Amino acid sequence: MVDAVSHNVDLASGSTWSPREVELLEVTLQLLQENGYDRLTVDAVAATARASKATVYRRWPSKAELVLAAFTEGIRQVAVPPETGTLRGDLLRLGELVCQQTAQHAGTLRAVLVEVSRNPALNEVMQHQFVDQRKALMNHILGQAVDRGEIEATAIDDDLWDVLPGYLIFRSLVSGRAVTPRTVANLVDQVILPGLTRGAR
Amino acid sequence: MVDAVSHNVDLASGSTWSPREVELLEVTLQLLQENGYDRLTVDAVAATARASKATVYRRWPSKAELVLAAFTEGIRQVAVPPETGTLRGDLLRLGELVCQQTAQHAGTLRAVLVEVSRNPALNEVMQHQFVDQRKALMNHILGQAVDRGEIEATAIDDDLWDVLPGYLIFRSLVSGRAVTPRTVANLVDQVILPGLTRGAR
Amino acid sequence: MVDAVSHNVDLASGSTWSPREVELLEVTLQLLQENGYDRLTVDAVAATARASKATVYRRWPSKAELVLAAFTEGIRQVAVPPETGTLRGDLLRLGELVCQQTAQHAGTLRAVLVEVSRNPALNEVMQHQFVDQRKALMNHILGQAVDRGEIEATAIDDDLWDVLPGYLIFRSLVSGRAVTPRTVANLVDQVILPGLTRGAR
Amino acid sequence: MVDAVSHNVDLASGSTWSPREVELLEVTLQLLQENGYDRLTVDAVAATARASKATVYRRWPSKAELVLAAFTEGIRQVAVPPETGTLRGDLLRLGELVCQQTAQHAGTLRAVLVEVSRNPALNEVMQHQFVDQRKALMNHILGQAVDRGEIEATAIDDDLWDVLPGYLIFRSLVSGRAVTPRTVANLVDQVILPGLTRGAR
DNA sequence: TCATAAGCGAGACGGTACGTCGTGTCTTACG
DNA sequence: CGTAAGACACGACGTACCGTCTCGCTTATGA
Repeated sequence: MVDAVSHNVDLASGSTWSPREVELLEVTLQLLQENGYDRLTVDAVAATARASKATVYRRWPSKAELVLAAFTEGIRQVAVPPETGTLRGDLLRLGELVCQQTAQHAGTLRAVLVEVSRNPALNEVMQHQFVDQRKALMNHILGQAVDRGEIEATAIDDDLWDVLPGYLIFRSLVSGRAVTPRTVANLVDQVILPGLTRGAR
Repeated sequence: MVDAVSHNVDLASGSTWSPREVELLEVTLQLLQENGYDRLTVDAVAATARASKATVYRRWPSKAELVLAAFTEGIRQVAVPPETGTLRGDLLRLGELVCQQTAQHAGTLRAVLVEVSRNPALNEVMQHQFVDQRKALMNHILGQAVDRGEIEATAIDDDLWDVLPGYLIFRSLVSGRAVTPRTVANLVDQVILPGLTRGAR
Repeated sequence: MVDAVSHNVDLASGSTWSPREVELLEVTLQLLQENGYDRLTVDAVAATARASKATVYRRWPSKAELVLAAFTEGIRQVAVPPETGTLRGDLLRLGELVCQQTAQHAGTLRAVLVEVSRNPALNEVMQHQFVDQRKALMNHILGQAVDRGEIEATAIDDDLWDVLPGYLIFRSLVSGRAVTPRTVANLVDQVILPGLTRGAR
Repeated sequence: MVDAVSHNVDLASGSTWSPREVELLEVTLQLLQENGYDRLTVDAVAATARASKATVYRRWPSKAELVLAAFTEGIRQVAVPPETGTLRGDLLRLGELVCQQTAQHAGTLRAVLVEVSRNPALNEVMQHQFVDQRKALMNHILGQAVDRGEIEATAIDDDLWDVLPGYLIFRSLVSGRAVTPRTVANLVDQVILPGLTRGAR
């Protein structure tokens, strides 16, 4: 059973960038969203930040890693648990959050994916930044639902916890079909909640 | 005079590649899977195929379109409906099929994903090759389940029909977590089937 | 005894640069004389010649070799034997020629010297372009003087043939003392000619 | 308070280097001879001397001046007159000395030559260290020869006094042809002495 | 039978981004 | 205060790739 209370989400920390580094990452993210991955040039990043290319390459050994760092930094929004009071409300809120983040960074994410599959270190970071954080969040939500008696603790599957965000990411990233709030609502009501409450049938 | 013989017309997809073109696409696909999109070079394709770059660019106006063509050529496959006799069996079979295909083309898929967001034509092809085909398959499976009385026709959602393949693809492609047969079974039993039969509760 | 007649000086040939290469070398030489060796950039050469850097580096593997090539190309003035009719006149003319060439390219020569001492291949070229040509010229001059009976054939030393140009080059290149026509005249009259005619004493 | 002891005043040249500075110059000279001018890096000098780059740049405002200082420090040497008793003996001894010195510092000399043309101060030092010293020596030798009646005083030319060392330096530094004792002997016997005694003909 | 063309290999080319490295300036922390 | 350590801006170097182009060589038809 998941301990929903003592779990320390601690999403805000995890990386320690110096002010200069944060500045570089912000510039990178900015240019990334304006131009896309391969029209972004490291020279442009350096020039915009009034930095030297050496300064950039001292921290991140390649353009791909720079972009990944900028991306994970940009994505790390303070993932405060929704706390709407109901499981359904929490899930809807979570779904909207995922959609918003994914839509915003879809191009970047796709670009980064290629590198991630090649570089185990990047994969590591990616997993930590993306997966683990979201899992903690989900556990928190489900744990509260268990506490409130909305679902049974046995309904929580350690393998399939990410169907909600995963499918939404698939929709934005792989399938070209846009996700609407209606889509999220249907997903929660027709798929996720039935799956979680199937034991109550 | 048109030579009706020397053109290998593939009626299933409508594409018409000459033997030389197929050869180039095969080389491209090979190198694509080995190196990924951006470590694949057109020079390497030409050199490996003992062709001139002009020969490549005469057919496909850019590296992206070359890769797209190679990819769509590579993943073209007939989707035979499972026909196991039960909805659960069909879904399990479908899930395994998706996993197998995705695993096989994971590198290529990731590589192509980058281009999908940039190239509307590629997106079009992607939808046709991957999505529509699968949707027809899914509709067939669900239609039979309705006929057998396993689920109600209203349970079929035109928007969320791809949760099963979509989540599995997410797992292989985006998340780094491998998919096991157990995962597929759990997904079908704990998420998909409860969603489809929720009205029968 | 040196054969002054059958010796084929052939100074105009010896290198076969394509028109494009000649163009690049001319631009290089131009910028070289304007800016000096290390304020010359390969980027500037390429840009000025409306060429790609790759085009430059395809022919010459480094900036140093490019500059050397440009230099030797620039220096290869049609070294037509003076033919003034007297040994003294020929030597004076030769001295003036050496002074003029050396003064014009002093900076470049010094820059190239550093590379030459490191790269045996460059040294080879340098020897051929500079030394061998001048030696042929000198042999031609001395051979005619022998034919005219001005000096004896035994006065020609195969090791010390380059005292005249060598000392003049030293003056321009190493010592900072400028060479005047008076210097050349004195050198010929007080050093070179006495050395060549010492046997007639 | 001025520390009059810790300054190692070299009265012969007027330079005043502290022990730490001498250490830096020695390292510089060492690396200069090993690598040549432009493969020598200030970073390497600092690192080898376990010093900071700031420490280097505090004393010498540029790499060129550092190298100049190291060079002049390295070649400073007392020029003892040969005193063999005959002009020919003195000249041979002088020639051998020049060859030995030049060979020893060939790399450094070539490296420094590049800077000489750019830096008037360096040129100044070069003249003083190399030329003037040698000129005094030559004057001494020739003066003694005049005293002994070997040559006439009018044979001494104020412009061409350095043909002997100049040509030898040319041979070592510019031309790639090595200088042998035989070369020196021939030079003295066939060129220098005939030039000096030409009036006696 | 020969010529005119069309496809092809080979690969040079302009352009442009990458990642590296060196200079000379500067800051920080130590002794 | 001088120093070691090293980050920093600037900018050149040399490499690699894309997409275009020209050059000959082969082949395949049309007079």
